Amino acid sequence: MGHHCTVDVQLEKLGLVPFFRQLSAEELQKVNEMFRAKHCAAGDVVYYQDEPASYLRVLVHGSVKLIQHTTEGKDILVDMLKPGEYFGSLSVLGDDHYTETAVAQSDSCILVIANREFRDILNSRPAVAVTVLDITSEKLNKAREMTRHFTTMAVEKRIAHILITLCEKFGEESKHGQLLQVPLSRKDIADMAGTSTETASRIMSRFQENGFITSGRQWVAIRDKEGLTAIMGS
Amino acid sequence: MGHHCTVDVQLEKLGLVPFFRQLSAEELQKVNEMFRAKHCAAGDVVYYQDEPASYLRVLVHGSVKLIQHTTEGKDILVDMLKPGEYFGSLSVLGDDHYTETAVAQSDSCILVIANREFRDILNSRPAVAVTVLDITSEKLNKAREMTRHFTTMAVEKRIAHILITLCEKFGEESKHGQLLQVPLSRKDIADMAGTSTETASRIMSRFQENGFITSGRQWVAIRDKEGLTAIMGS
DNA sequence: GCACTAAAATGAGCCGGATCAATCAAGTGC
DNA sequence: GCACTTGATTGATCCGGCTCATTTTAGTGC
Repeated sequence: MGHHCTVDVQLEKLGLVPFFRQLSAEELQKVNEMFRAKHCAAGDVVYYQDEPASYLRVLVHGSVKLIQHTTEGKDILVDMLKPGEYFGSLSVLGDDHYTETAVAQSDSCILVIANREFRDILNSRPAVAVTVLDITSEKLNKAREMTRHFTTMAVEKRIAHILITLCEKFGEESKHGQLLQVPLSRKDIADMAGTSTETASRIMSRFQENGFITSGRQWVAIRDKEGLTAIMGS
Repeated sequence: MGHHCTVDVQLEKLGLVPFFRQLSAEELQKVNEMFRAKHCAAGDVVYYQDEPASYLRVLVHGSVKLIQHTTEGKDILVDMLKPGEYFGSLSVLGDDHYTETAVAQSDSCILVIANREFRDILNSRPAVAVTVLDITSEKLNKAREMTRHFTTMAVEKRIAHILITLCEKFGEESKHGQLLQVPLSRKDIADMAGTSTETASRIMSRFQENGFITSGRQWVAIRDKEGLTAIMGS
């Protein structure tokens, strides 16, 4: 089945979405009515890569990962989303297809809107459009940074970097240190770093020996962020 | 020094920029007055990575490459621009810095606007904002595709892909085949593919032997695009 | 608590591509 | 036309990380 959240919670969460935060209560209400809520269980596929793309989505609860499949059979984990982030398709052009597969990583609640309707929102509310643009250019910068890291840094450094980034986004204090609030396997890490599961595993073991992290099946906690940062510059 | 173009040419070119194409003649005139023209000679640096970023630019004539420098001393060629494309900073936040260095690859004419002013344009003209958003999400998709290629494909395939992409963007018919209308060294190719100059050179030689390309100092022409496409799926 | 399943760890061998080093060739300035 | 500079080529060596194969371990269902 999956997670369920009430209409009230939806409205509240929608108000927290960066590009809707600036809207007045009544405007938010109007926008909210244009969305349709969908609940997903962990592991559910929200949409598949190459499928015709005509919906934009906003994650309200849970976590979603974006994966690109390659002809070689390798997967790339492009992004991991937390509540408040948008995904899916922005474009209104007919022949647009999803460039990645979206999978719910844990039970999630997702708001869906036809991108034609979303366009209407953007066209009538410039401030929203500009904010969406900001977020998108930010993501563009991140994506380019990622390319840079892939091509210049050794796998160990890439993984250190990934852990730090995840820690900033998903970390929450626990007895083990900053526990990442998201299921995270060795394969996930490998797909993010563009390496093999084995290599990811080896490096994670090394990090654990050095006391940088504590980790188990599908979970990771960062103990010593400075240690990881140090790895990156050496 | 560098290239010079008249105010009339500027206005005309500005009208060709995708996100201004929809403006009326008088609006375009108004927008044009907000820009300041700058001329660059081949090799000139337009701005440096990490410099505080407060200007948005539109390339009117020539070509510009965007390069990210890394701590390891390696460079990544992130994008190559042709007239009509924007670059620089979109953000209005104070602590924003350029994420890459922009270098004129040939004599160029560039229109410059303070991004605060550009924001005003966006805020008052939603259609422009939405178009800029479209272009930016397109670039985001491209950037992610690039990441995918870097991590999954062997160097040979990456270079084949890069040549095909460049051919579509810069190729013009000539006696040698599709001649790329942009200076392009082995190092440029290597920086785009995330490999060493030596490896890039070796692969380019192989392509030349196979009759896929013809190439000399700083120039490349594609003879057999299908051949290159075939390389990619094998 | 025990069996079962899927994730994680570990080992050994191999190869693509980086690096270092030297040579070659195409323009450029005089 | 000749020396010079800089891009391009080619060769030899070495190593990080991939692959294949095996073992270990943490959770799950009963």
